[in-house]
Amino acid sequence: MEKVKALEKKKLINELTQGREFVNQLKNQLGPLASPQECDLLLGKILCTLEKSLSILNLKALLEGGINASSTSSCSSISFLGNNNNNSPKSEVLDSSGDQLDKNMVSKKRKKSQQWTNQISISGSGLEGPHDDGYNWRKYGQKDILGANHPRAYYRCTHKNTQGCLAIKQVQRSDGNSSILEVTYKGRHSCKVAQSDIFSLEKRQKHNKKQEQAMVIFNSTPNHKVENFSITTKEEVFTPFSFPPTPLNLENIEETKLFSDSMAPFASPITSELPSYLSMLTNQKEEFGMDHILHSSDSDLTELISTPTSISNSTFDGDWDLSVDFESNVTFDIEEFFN
DNA sequence: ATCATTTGACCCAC
DNA sequence: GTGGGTCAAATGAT
Repeated sequence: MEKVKALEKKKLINELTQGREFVNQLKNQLGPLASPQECDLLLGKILCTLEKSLSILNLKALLEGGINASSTSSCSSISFLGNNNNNSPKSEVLDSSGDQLDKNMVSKKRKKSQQWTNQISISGSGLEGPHDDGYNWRKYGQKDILGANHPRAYYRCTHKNTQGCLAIKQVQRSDGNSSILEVTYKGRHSCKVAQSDIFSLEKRQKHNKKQEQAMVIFNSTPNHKVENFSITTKEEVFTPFSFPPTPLNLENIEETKLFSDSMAPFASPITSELPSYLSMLTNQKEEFGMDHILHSSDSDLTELISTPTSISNSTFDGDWDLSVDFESNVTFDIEEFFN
């Protein structure tokens, strides 16, 4: 266990050091001759290192504190949650009755349901084909979209027929940057396979020669005010979160299982690596009336809330303490955290 | 044989 | 009427 701690600590310091380096590079880049692409790349790297650091901290807190993550460090990452860019007033939040209604409605036009969009930056050879987000998708359509340079592909969960999973996603290459995929998820996975798939992704990726370098970047709207993180700007928050291609590095298989078991009921396709954790936290926000944690619109957040079964099926005992409201200058004692 | 993808047609919200 | 979303037959891949 001591080796694990030391390893985590080393990784954390390494990530933070890298982040600092990237910030410095970005600082040098900024100016009249700044290259948007270069800045974008650096921003992605910075967010990636920050996320990695947070994932290490979050994981540790979960493992040591159980599901009752009272550690302030893990709470700080909650601020990233709910960055659902779909704040359209037309969007609807489905409750159980809404789902029933959806089933009864015979329409080729899908009822507007909860949705959220990720921007996935893909470098290297991973441009072709849909990115692997841990779920099994089946393509069922493709359309040329007016004004868009690239067609939009429509996917639905492979388990739609077998398990009635209604999750779908749309993938479209960004007009501005063709290396960015805009992935819009609609509906939630109700299939059991999906949850285990999330955590087997790491294994699959290890065997995948063409492992894609994907960063899932949460969109944020001007309405989203993410106050609880030090890099938050006063202005609109641009892509406040990203996920690295490297999954959580759990050296201990038991810890992996613990994490997986704890998180699985909350699985959500937001990202390939930490989706369940994020979704879980978001769940708790709604379930336990913690709207004050985030300063974003309800429509954005509630659309991320997973099904009622997420709670009922989980082993989670509901004893969360996420009510800590952080200021931007949160201090964190790494030494203490790892001791 | 089975499953996934492609693609034109259809449906419906706007 | 237009454009986006879905269906389903045809086709391809395994």
